[in-house]
Amino acid sequence: MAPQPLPCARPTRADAARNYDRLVTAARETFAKHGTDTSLEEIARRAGVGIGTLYRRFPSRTALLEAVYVEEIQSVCDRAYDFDRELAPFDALAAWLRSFLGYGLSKGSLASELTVELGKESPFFQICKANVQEAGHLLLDKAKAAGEVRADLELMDVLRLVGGINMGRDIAPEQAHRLLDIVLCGLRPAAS
Amino acid sequence: MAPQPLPCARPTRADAARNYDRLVTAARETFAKHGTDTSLEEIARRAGVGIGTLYRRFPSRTALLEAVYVEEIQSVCDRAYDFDRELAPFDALAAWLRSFLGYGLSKGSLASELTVELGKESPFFQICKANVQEAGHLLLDKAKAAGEVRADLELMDVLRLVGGINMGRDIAPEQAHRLLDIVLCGLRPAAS
DNA sequence: TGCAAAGCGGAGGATGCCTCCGTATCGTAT
DNA sequence: ATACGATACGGAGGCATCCTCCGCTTTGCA
Repeated sequence: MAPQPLPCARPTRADAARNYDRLVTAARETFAKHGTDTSLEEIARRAGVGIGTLYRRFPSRTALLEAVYVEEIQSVCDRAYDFDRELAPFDALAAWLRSFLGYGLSKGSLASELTVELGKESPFFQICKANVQEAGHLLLDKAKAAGEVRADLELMDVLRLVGGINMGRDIAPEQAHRLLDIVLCGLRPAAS
Repeated sequence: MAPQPLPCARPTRADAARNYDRLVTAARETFAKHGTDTSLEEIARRAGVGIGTLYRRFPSRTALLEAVYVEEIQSVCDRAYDFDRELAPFDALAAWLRSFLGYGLSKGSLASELTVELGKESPFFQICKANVQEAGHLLLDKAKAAGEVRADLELMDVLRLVGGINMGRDIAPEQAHRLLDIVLCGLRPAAS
C-alpha cells in the first residue's frame, strides 16, 4: 500500500497563496537558524506579512511547524521503500533508522518537537504518522520475519527510542550514531 | 571515593534563608503539579515573597530547577552504591538505570530539562554531574569487568540514552520500561 | 541602641501571544 | 470594463510573562 498523499492547506487566492509560501519559507529558514522558539512576530516580519495573516493561516506554532516539515518527513518515509528494495532486512531497518535520526540531527531542536508531536492529534500529523508507521512496519516486520530482530518489538517503541536520541539538544552527530548503534544492538534477538 | 557534597547557596541571614526555603518548597510543589513552565511570578506568589526576591536568588528558571532537584538527583546517585553492594554487576547497573528512569518519569516534563542540563555548565550541575558520573562509572566499569556489557560503552552515552527515553513528554511508564529493556539489551556484549 | 550591610518587593519597561475588525484585494458574473 | 460579494490583509491592543531597578525595611553586630 502506498503512503497517502498529504493534505495541503495551501489557499487558492493569489495573494493568500503568495503569503502562505512566504510564511512557510520564512519559518523554515528562521526555525532552522534560530530554533523553534523564535517569536512568530519575527517570522511574520521576515515574511513581510502582518501577524494577523500568520495567525489566520496557522492558528498555532505547531501548525506552522507542521506545514514546514511535513514534506521532509515524507521524504524520510519514502526512503524506507528504497532501503527495502536494496538491502537485507535488518540493514534496511538500520539504514532507515539512521536516516530518521539524521533527519532529526539536521533540524536541530526542531526534531524534539516533531517527535513529541508524533503522539498528538492533528490532521497533518495523523497522516504523517500513518505514513511513518506504514514505512516502519514494512521494514520492521520484514526484519522480524527474517529473525533478525526480536519478535516482540513494537514499532512505536523503536521510533520513540530513536527520536529520544536527539531530544537532548546539541548532541554531537557521532555521539548520536553511537547511541543508535546501541539501540540497534538492543533490537537483535536475545542471544540464547 | 565518596561523592562530593553539594555546594549550597542557601543564604545566611534569617529572613533570606526563610524566603529561600519558601521559594524552593513552592517551586517543588508547583513544578510537580503544573509542569516546569509555570510562571515564576506564580511561584513567588505561592511562596509569599516578591518577584524581586525570587529573581535575586535565582537569576534564571534553570537556577530554580537546580535548587529544587539537585537533592533528589543526589538520592538517585546514592542508590547506586546500594545496588553495587547488593546485586550482580549487570543487575546493579540495570537497577540503577531503572531508578534513573523512574526518577525522570515521576517528575514529568521536568526530566527533560534536567537531562538536557547535564550538558551545561553550572556550578550546581557540575558537581551533580560529577556525582552521577562517579556512581555510573562504578557500576558500568564493574559490569564491563565482569564481561556483562560491551567494553566499548561510554557512560555518557548510556545516560543520554536513558535520559532520552522520557524526553517525549507523557510517555507511559510501561512503555518507558519496554524502551529501557531494549537499551539494556543493547548494552550486552555482541553475540559472537 | 544605633547603624551599615543585606535583603525585600513591586512598579514598570520589554517582549511575545493571540484576537478583532476596519480596510484592501481578488475573482467572477454581467 | 465594471461592479460586487467573498476573501484576505495587517496592525492596534489586551493580556501574560520575563526581568530589572531602586527606595524602603529588616537584620546582625558592635
